[in-house]
Amino acid sequence: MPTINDVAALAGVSATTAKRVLREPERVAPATLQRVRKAIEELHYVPDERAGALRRGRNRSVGLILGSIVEPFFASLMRVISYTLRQHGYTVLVADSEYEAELELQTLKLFHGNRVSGLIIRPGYGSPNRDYLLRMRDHGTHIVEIDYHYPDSPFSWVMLDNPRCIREGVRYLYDLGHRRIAALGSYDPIINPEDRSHTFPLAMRELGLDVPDEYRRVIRLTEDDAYRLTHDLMRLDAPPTALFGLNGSSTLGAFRALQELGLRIPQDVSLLSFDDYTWMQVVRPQIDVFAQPVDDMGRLAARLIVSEVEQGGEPQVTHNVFPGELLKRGSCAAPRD
Amino acid sequence: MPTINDVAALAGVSATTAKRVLREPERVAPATLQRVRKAIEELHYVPDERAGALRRGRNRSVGLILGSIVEPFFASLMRVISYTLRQHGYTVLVADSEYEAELELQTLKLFHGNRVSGLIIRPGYGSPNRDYLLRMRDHGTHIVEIDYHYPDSPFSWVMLDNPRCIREGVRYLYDLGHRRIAALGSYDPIINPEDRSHTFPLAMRELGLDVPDEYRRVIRLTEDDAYRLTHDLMRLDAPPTALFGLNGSSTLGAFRALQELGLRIPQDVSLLSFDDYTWMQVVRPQIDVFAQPVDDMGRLAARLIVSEVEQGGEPQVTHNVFPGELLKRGSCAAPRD
DNA sequence: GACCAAAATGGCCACGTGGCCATTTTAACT
DNA sequence: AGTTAAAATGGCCACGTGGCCATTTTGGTC
Repeated sequence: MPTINDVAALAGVSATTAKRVLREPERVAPATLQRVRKAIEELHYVPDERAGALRRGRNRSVGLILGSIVEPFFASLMRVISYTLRQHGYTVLVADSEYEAELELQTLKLFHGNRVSGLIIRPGYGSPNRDYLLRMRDHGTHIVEIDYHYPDSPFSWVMLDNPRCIREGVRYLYDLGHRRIAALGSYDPIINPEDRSHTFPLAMRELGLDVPDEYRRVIRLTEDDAYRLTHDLMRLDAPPTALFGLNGSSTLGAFRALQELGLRIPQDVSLLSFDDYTWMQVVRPQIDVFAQPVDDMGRLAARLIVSEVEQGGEPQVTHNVFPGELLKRGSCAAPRD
Repeated sequence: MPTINDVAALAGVSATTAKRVLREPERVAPATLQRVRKAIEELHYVPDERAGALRRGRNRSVGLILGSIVEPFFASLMRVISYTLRQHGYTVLVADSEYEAELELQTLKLFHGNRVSGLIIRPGYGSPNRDYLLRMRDHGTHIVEIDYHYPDSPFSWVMLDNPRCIREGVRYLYDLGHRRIAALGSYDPIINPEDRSHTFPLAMRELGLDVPDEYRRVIRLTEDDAYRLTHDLMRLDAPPTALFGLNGSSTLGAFRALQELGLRIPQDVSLLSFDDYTWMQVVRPQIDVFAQPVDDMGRLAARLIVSEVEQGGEPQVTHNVFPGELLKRGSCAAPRD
């Protein structure tokens, strides 16, 4: 692999002059400039970013830790974050946490060892990992949380306005006449650490409604868990007349279960969801959802990291809330009885 | 950020001894071992991978360039590749090419500058990029192509047996009675560089069928392009009785177009596809597809890279073909007339 | 306590770059 | 030609690690 010294030797100049061609070409005589450029071209010289980062003390790379990349929400997020960072000359190291504390920690260590200068993460997997994040911050890593944030998080974060969406969704169903509403998943700080399931019972309470105990179950927000939960819910003596899926995957599970049970949407059950996934527009009826401005959220997270890293010093912590947009398409209607 | 020297100072030993605690602890006296380990713990020392890689001459990182991460096929691929590599201690740099030569080249340069020791790529975007890959290889980067490979590629690759799938698919439709079959996309070395559209007319020919000129159009295999093409095809005087989607996205576009046109599947048109995406199982009818063993393919690509990098020297070029599995679900039937 | 091998510890340099300061060359004057 | 400032070029070191070789300490033996 050629180095700047090889370039210098080939062009017959010192290494310093050769380097200068790359970073301050205006200080190099035109003839020399041309000679060095030719040598660079000939050897296909590309500066070693690692050595530069080592010397300069700052890496042009950012770590990105998401829940699971096969989840379209995270895929979209990664797409825009990765694109934005690349436009700023940053490399992106990506990994899934697979919603597991152990794997997340392993990845944090890997990224820390690579001295990423920034980290964008969907956190929530336990207090040791939180401590590790704090230490990384103490060592100078800039951190932005996305989609969720630890309670009393000291980091900047980018979030959907989940409480507001939940309240709006519950109100929407209430106004249609629903009283027996079930969210697909109950809050749990370890297994299901997110705001939506946390807000749901509160939002119900505010309308004078209780969530029956048999509707409450802690699940992971996956297709399979939601599928099973839906089966169980619809077999109750007093089944819900409306289901509120808390993310796109769990809604898919619920949809499959309802199909199997031969229940029609929205005549027999209403279905409301988060995340505007493609399949929700090709099934009949199309699914009502709270769409997230994913691209805006991702772009902001990426920009926060870039500006923090570039300016250096103590980061200014900002909390960024985005509104969800309720798209009504036909999967919610008045209950039968 | 603490270095090994800080650890050594705190433990009251030399840097060499401190380092030895990490890599050959059996050569360090028990008491010293404990003292140094305590210092490491106290300072939360994590070795700088960049400096190590610089010195060692080999990076424990691999680049991954895919078409678009929002495409579920690529998301699945990334998931398993990233997981496998991480288990081997490798960091993964990821980027989309967005199917654009320019963006791909930019990413190649970025990764080359980071001296990734391996590269897994979905290639096909022009000859300058191919040349760049060759130069990276000459500089010692191990390269594996996935999902597609340049004709006469000098690299190892991992592919679906596309020609066989296309022939099987055409035969399947033929045996149902279809004679007017259209593939959603015709081959073009730049815009649509892939094997499926290339094989389709050949497979038809082998059964004595011609693909009418008005069925042939070069599109990118995206939802929108396939949507428009489907609209146009179905408005022809002699419209196809069966559509063959060449990837999941284009089938989605076709499905939407058929919905809009009020054409029933499979009564009015049969629809056959590649890629087993979730939505294909929740729509009615479910879609017949060639499923790819994505996880196996990704895992193999990752392992090829790891073994090449670890053993060093001249890589042994291997060409790996995986079979597609035809899942019949109800979107293909005999044509009406 | 002198000797010796093995065990334990330490010193030093290179990897390729970026930043700083030093030196040489050039051009424009008198 | 001599002077001088600006322009152009060069030398050197540190970043944090890994690898190699050198030195010191330990413990056992006579």
